[in-house]
Amino acid sequence: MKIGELSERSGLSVHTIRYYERIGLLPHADRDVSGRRDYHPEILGWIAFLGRLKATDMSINDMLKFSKLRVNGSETASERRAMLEAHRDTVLAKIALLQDSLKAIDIKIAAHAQEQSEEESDETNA
Amino acid sequence: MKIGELSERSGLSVHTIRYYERIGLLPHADRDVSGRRDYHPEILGWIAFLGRLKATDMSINDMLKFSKLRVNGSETASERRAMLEAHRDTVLAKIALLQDSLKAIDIKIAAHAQEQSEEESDETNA
DNA sequence: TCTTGACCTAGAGTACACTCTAAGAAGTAC
DNA sequence: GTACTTCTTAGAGTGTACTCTAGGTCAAGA
Repeated sequence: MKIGELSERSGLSVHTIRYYERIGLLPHADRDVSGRRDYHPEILGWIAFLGRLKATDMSINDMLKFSKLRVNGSETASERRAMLEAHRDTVLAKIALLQDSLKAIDIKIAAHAQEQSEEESDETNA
Repeated sequence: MKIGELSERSGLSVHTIRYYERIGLLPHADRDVSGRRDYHPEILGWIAFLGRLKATDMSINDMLKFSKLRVNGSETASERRAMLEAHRDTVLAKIALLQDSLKAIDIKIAAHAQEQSEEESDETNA
């Protein structure tokens, strides 16, 4: 698969795929005779997993750490697991913060609703 | 209250407070005789609310839109309410995405756990 | 054969949200 | 009165994560 097709299938732009390779987030792709990147379909699984990490706001730097551990094979399994578990805690904390902040915003929305219904009754009374 | 005290009580750095004022996120502060910013305590409520918006990943630009509407008084109440309601939907969608992505990550963690327990039993068998 | 489009590299540019620096003025503690 | 701290401004610098440009190569279809 060429980079254009990988871009379409992964949702990453061609620029981003090359950028990820440059910084080490994606492995150096095999090249065809004319020097173009030629991908095995299995890269899609890895990109999808990176997408999950990104969706949960993991930084590029941490994704980089993780993918370097992955390259170093099975002896890094426990370290990777620890990273993921720590990340899970971070995400759970973020979810809690979002829910908590949302409550405060909802109170503000309710206050606006109150204001508006008062204005309406003012109009009725006028 | 001087900027240093506001910084301590709000959790924003002095730099950030001046930056927020410069871009219009905080109102221009009153000055004392020697030209220094002098704040009314009520600014703390507004900063706290901005903090809620920030905690829910609202961009500075959107916070700016909101605070400009707020400055324009009660006639913008319905617009502000609409903004907050749209934002709430965004946040709920983000929470859902985080929870969904976390599931995928948990599956990965479980896979690592599986790997490790197999290694342990390999050791036991060796 | 010619042209079109996908690909290549190195490096520059962008957007966001701060964060800091330099140089100086003014209030406070001893 | 002198040292210390806090404050002032304008503007430069930082980190993150892309995103794009310039200038070029190469393969396949009309």
